[in-house]
Amino acid sequence: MGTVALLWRHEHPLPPRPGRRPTITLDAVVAAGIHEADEQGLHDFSLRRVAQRLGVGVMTLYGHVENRSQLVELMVDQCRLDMEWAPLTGPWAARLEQVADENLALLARHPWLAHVETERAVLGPGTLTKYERELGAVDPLPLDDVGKDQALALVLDFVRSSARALEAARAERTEETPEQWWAREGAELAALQVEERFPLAARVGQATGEATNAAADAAAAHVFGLAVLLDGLAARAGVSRERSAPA
Amino acid sequence: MGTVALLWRHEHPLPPRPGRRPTITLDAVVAAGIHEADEQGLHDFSLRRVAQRLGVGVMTLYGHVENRSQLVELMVDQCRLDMEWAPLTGPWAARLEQVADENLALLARHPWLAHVETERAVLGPGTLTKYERELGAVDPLPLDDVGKDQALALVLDFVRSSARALEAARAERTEETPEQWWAREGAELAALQVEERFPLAARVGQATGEATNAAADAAAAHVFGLAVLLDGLAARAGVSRERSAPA
DNA sequence: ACCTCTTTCCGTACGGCGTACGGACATTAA
DNA sequence: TTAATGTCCGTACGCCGTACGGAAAGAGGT
Repeated sequence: MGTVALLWRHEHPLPPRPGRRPTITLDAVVAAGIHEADEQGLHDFSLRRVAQRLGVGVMTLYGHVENRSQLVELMVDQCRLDMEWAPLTGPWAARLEQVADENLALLARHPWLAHVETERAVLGPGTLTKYERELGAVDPLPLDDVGKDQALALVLDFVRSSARALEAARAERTEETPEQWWAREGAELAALQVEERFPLAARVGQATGEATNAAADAAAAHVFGLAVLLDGLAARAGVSRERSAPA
Repeated sequence: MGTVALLWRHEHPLPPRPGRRPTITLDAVVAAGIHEADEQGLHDFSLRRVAQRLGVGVMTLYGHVENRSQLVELMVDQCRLDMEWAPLTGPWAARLEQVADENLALLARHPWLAHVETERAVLGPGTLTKYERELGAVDPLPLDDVGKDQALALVLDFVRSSARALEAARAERTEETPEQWWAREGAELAALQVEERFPLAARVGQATGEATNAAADAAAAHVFGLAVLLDGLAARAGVSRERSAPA
């Protein structure tokens, strides 16, 4: 079955057919895949593990899904379908902030989403619903349709980067502290007179490294970047950040 | 050998030692790796292929490099070391534009760089030189050191997203035209009355899809996004985009 | 010249991956 | 009961990264 047909499988539930009855549903495969990716990350995500989690053989999955990457696409759309939304309210900037927050929360819940490579659009119900909703945040801006799409993509790409930085900061704490890393590799670096040869880098690197909490830094960078983006959109669109959106 | 020692290997060339003479150098391994990744992409990049390109056995590589990911880190730093730089001139915004252009060119030459996952800083000579230079673009901004780092990271992350979009648009043309895709999957989508259920998405999606050239769209999005970022930085830093930088 | 020590090269092997093939099996329609 | 149909999944192939250990090659001492 084509990917589109599988994405929209709930639109046309197929009538019972002759032959052996399936022991697992595609929904169960997708759900197991999401759990597996949440726990193991996309790098260690494998069909064998998903099958094991479901208690079936690996090749059983191929009766429900064409291949690994199609399963990932289905997982992506499902995650978007499962988002919980409060209605967008307030001026456009507040709406865009809300959209950014929702996406950051989504990527915190499913960090692997920020690492999915298949940029080819996944035209499923979750993705379309999400896109429709988020266009509502940029719709008040006096931009043409292409510009609205670009403005939204700008914010979403930024959130993606933020999420990756936050995840990296989180992982850094669990697997190796900066002190351990420095004890291992830093001594050799110090012998290279970095301060003299790269004065700006040394100064700024020290400033960013001084804050004890890497995760807090990444969060601050997110707040800063989002403010810059909203200011920039306001300036470029020639509109105030506070102007409330039309109904 | 630790990664830092290998990154800075040209600082301390080691004296000749007894024993069999190496048939290949680490520089050759890194260069072969870069060529391989340029041609095959990071997904199909494998140590076996690199070894084949060099005419040696796979395990020979392990005499020069600890593992695959370390080789990728060395490749990343080498690419940054090989960048060609014209001096940064003009006001800060022009400098940042120049930095963005350089990075976009780098990622066009080596598309796999935009897909390297190891976000942990690669503290090699290429990375440090690049960081030092690029901080020179944001240095005139009235931000503290952490703010300068964040502003630079904001621009670089944006360029990374742009590069990925441009690469995807380029790949789309070589492997499958939108018409072919639509013929295969679009018919089913059309049957779902998307226009009525997702009016904004349908309208904007059609607008963005109408421009015949996907690559041109991605390029336009890059120009738009960079302008928004620079406007935003100017507004947030409370400074004009045209103010020239101090010497 | 020969032996020994050091270092590099790399064949073999292991466990894991995605997935093609085809037989075993369960279920329904005839 | 039989035939048809769809599902489950064991086996196998060719990839991958990489651990191990022996073969090969050069340098220094005798």
